[in-house]
Amino acid sequence: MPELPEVETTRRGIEPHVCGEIISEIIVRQPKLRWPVPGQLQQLVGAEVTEVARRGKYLLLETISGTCLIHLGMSGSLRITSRLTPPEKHDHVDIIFTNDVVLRLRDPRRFGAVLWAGCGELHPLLIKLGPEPLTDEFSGEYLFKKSRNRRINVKALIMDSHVVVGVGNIYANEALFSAGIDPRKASGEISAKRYALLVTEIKTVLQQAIAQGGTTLRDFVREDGQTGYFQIELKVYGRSGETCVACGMMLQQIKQAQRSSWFCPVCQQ
DNA sequence: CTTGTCACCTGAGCGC
DNA sequence: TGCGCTCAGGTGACAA
Repeated sequence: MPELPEVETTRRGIEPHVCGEIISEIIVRQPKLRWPVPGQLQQLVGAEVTEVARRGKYLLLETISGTCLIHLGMSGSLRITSRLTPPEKHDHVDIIFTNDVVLRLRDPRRFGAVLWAGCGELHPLLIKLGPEPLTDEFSGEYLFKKSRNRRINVKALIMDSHVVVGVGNIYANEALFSAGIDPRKASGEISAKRYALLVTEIKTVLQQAIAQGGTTLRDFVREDGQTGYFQIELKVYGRSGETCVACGMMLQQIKQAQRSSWFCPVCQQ
């Protein structure tokens, strides 16, 4: 999916087009997303979007009639278009506004979701989420405490949304490289000092990616339909067969929980 | 409670 | 050209 920087870039992109606008129609062409698109979504028709928020990788369109949650999954993208533009193959949901602006969700793999929560209610999926990575709550001390008496590897720990939200496979790999930590290391055996560094690196890499407009992904599509391109120099992610930028050693690729990990066996211990 | 595995889906790229 | 295989940015639901 879009990782957190891409979701935040999308949020900033759609916000000026939909905030303050009134929803006139919601068209669901394909309700079979990660979860069925709920009928309650239609309660939002006639309501004004008062805020476009984000929690982890969930985008939240707030209205007085409830909240529309949008998750982009692995392959989702949102774009701002008009009613005159016909939907294409994987354009599953349109949220149409009274000014004829259309917020259109495209998601080939359908791992994304469009959900609804009542006004003032927190959707069940959001209740148990960990802190946002770019807040003070997510600190070295916090992560150290969370890791005590745990045996799972450190990469799985930082990718666990109940520990911290928004750290996907790309940035988990990159942050662990920058912090010099072996992704296979048991999380319970890492010192507080090293966690402080890891948290700093997670924040840095996410902030940099957001500042660059979330163009980490080759096929990231902005809300205006413009495609992104690599601006961020990834040091380990996807670099199979390449050498470490720091020491020249061959990078290693392994599988952890069915996800690829890349790391330098010398720089990361 | 923790940990690891599976499932959900389409499309791109590769070797043959 | 086509087939079969692997891989891909996520994450909740399970079983052990």
